[in-house]
Amino acid sequence: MPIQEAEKSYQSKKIEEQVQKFWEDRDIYQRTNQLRENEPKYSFLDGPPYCSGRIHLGTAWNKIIKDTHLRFKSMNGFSIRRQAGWDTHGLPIEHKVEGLLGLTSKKQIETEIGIENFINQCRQFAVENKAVMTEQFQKIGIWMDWDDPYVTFDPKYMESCWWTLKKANEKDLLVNDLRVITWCPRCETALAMAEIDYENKDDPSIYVKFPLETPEVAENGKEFVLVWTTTPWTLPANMAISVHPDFDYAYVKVEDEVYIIAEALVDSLFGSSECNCDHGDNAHSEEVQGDSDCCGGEGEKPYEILKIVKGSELEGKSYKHPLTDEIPQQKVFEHKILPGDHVTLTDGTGCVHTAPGHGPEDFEIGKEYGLPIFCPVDEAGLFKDEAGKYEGQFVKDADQGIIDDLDIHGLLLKAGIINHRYGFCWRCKTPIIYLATQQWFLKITEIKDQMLSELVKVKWVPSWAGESRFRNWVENARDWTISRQRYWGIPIPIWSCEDCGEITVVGSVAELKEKAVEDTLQGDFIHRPHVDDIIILCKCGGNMKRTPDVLDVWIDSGVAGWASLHYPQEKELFEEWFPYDFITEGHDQTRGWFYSQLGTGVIALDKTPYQKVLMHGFTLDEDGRKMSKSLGNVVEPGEVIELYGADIMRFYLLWANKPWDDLKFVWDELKNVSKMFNILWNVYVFSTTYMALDNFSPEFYTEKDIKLRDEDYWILSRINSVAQEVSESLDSLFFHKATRSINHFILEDLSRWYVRLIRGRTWVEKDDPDKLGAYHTLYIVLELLITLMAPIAPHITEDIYQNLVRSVRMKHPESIHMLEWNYSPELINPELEAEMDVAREIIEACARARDVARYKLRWPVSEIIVVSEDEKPLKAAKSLEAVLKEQANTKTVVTASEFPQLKLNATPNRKTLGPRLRQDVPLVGKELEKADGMELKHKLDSEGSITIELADKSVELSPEDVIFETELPEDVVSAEFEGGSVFVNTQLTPEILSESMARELIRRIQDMRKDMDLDVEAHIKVSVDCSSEFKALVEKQMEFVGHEVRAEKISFNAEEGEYTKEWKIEEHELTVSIFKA
RNA sequence: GGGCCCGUGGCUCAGGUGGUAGAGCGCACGGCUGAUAACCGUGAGGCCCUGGGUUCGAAUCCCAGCGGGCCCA
Repeated sequence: MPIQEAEKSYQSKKIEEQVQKFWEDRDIYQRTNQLRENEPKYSFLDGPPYCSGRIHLGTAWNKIIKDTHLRFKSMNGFSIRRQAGWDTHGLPIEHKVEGLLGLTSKKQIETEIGIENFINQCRQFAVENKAVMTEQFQKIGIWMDWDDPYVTFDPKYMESCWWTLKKANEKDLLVNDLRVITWCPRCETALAMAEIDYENKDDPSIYVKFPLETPEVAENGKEFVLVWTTTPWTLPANMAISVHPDFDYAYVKVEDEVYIIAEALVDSLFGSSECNCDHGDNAHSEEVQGDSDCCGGEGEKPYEILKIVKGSELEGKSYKHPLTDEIPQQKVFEHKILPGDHVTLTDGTGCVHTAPGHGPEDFEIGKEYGLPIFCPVDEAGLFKDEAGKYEGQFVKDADQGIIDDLDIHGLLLKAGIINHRYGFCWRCKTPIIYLATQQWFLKITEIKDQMLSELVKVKWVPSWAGESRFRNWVENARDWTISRQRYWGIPIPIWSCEDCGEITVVGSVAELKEKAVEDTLQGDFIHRPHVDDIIILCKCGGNMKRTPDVLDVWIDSGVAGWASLHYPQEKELFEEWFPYDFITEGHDQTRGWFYSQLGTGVIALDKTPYQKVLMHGFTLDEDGRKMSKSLGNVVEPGEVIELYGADIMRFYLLWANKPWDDLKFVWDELKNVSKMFNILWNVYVFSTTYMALDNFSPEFYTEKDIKLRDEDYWILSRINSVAQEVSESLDSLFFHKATRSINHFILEDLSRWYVRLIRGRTWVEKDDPDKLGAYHTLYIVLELLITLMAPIAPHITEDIYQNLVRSVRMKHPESIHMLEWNYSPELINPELEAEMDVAREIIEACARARDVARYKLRWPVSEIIVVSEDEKPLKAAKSLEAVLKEQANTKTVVTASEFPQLKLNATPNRKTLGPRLRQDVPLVGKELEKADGMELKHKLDSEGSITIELADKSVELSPEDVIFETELPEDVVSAEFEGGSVFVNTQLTPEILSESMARELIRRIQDMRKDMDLDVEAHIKVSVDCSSEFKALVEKQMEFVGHEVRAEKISFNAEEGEYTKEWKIEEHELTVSIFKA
């Protein structure tokens, strides 16, 4: 089947649907993979998106980056494993399902719905979302193993995860411990650092007076340690106050009370020392109002510093808990001031409220000094009975009551509101609280060094992503809380004995079956609640029961490297593909997947699972804001595809900026890309129009049959230069360089220049080597261009390939994506490329010069003269003379180091000659005017003087006596280009006028052909009714005109054809009529 | 408070290893057109965030600051 004429306009939607159907019908993806199955491997691991139900622009970008790079690698002959992954467990889905079921608390799951039912709903939800999202990804043309993805709820996958924990236990990295951790009271579960979002929030800001047991300086006994807190609800659990041993603390007397606070903070709390004023509310920076009017401040109270001591001197002093009336339990405890290096002077009072049950640092201090870990709050964030009066209240709701009680006791110095950053549960947005609970941990702190030494083995793009950003995160890593008190997750495979406390970590299903008391396990007994019922017999004879927690979902994806390969249950794939050559995710994964994989990798396998990482950016809206539902600025990939198509979206996302910078999604910029695709399509239409017409096939001729011109060699050089750059860029993940190079080539080189240059050649009717040369070149260039673009825009390139290549090159592979990545560096000719650049500049300069003279481009000129002192432009002009002649529309091209026809006019320098010659000056002037300026100048230059003969005397003139002015000959206009000037001779000879008129006529006839919507190749007859002068002007050009407009006959009469139109060319009026031949 | 990134014409962005500031879009005017709802030319529009330093020379390298983003405390 020969090449078909392409559709006139680029219809992305239709093409993309067709192409995707073609891929599917013929299993192109699978067969492309098979084609390279025995080639070297390039292994890739997909970071699993969460099954939230809908992909967003960022996820689309992420997959497009992956797809483009992997298609490129595949074309380069690598065998690629591109299994898609899905993250399915965890709170987000639990929340969605809770919402669907109308549940508002965790308890209801167990009491009303039942865990099994709940889990099934979660699974179903994940499965449905996975299907929807798969379809969305496929629509963008992402090639992955969609039929065989890894899914974190797959029992085989979960097994690998269990194995990882068993390894952790073998290395003593798995511990159960009472620690203070971040906790979501809504979800009633522990949260890892990675699961906390930070946002601004209003909280109380209060200064509390803690009375000293034995006052030192205040005779009335009113002596207090002043403490600042933003969490009044933690005060019931206060067990100590920390002060920095090295700081200075002041005893500040205000009215009849004495407060102990850090000296450095006295000013900020009580006002500047100069005026000794108390400034009421402007206690700390976040809320400070202007305080220039110092002594006018409200509540001003003079204060006096009685004495200053080191923090260390305060250590061991006892104080009374301020809420002993409300919390009887607090009467039992002793309260002392303790030293703490964590105390800072940035805000507060330098005396830090310490509640070991509610703060990680407080907890450490508590352990160090043997304080009871008093935590009167339960998992739902409600005060327990130990909290006395506050029992049953939700902690955050108790804040005001506690503040009021403090006030009643006279222990509240002041209370305000602070707006500060605070942590929220990443999914339900509930403010987190700190609680002391018993949890399972991975002791990351013990393997941190190993993680750091593995990290440097990874190639990071950009380098700072790993070397700075990720390194910094790992260096600050803490132990990882991996237990979650939830349902939809991988159950923690830890069984502990009710009698002796012995634990067993189960590493596989087989192991569980073997150890389980029950021996009829079937179905999905790995998930809750079934797994909860399995009992293992302990060595001591007791029953071991599973710890009821599930795992942090970050473990799920963290083990993807081997769990997706079902290692160690299955070994073959693992040995083939692990570790991975390449992964790429957004920069949020610094704390997420990059980290979880490195941690679990070191634990399970003593190494990093990935070798090269591209950390890409986020997609932001037009104003650079994060896309979020609440801002209503979310752009859906589906929306973009609907308007522009997947290929344009893909190209745009890889073009807009560097992949590691955040990407502002600007609709207007899509138009740019869309324009480029249109132009590419137009070039394709142009090519196929003529190729189809002439039944062109690249298989039907040999090198001897074609003739290549300079511009052909030039565009072949250019496309191969582009190929080189695209190859390097797609390999090194600098996608923007590839897309920009392609964009420039299509617009500048191919469409705006090359097609313009060969237009005349395609118009030739007979089959000559020159035309074939143009077809051949155009063909080769397009063929290579679509190959280069295939990884980026897989649909349009496939569509073009099928018609342009596959239809005539029978031995070529069935799909463009099966092609080998190949180009011809030997065709790159930098010199020729540079020369063409010069030629283009000269031609543009000609256009400028003509513009100045108001001389139309359509009218030919007799000559242009390219002038430069530099050899290069002249050489370029000479070697590309044919291009210049055609494009500058000139009969001849002359090159010179200076303009030969430049007239030099000599005039006397009146300043030097006036005093000397007086009235003879005009006479000298006349003589100079008569003489040839050029000659005079040469003589002056060579001999140093000239002699002018006047009627009665001779006058000798020195160079400074003569002023030379240059003058262009009439009809010559000039313009400069970089490296020289060009002079255009616009003299109208009869021949030129005749040709000009003919061209004017041609254009009008062409215009009419277009009006009539004639086929390009249609032949016509023309009748021209005009004056005899005009006829005389154009008559000799009739062969030329006839050829250009495909007219079989042109007659000068008033015959009425199918289409008649009146025209005015210059001053000539005429009527043109056209007949279809 | 710490880490990282970004800060170039109205807008979106290029400008590895230092050498006289670029593109596209937009705007104004003029031109061209049988592939091109295209294109070409001209013009207006830049203390390349600020201040120091290194250098013969800094948008580029170093330091400090300011503004924005992300991550953390």
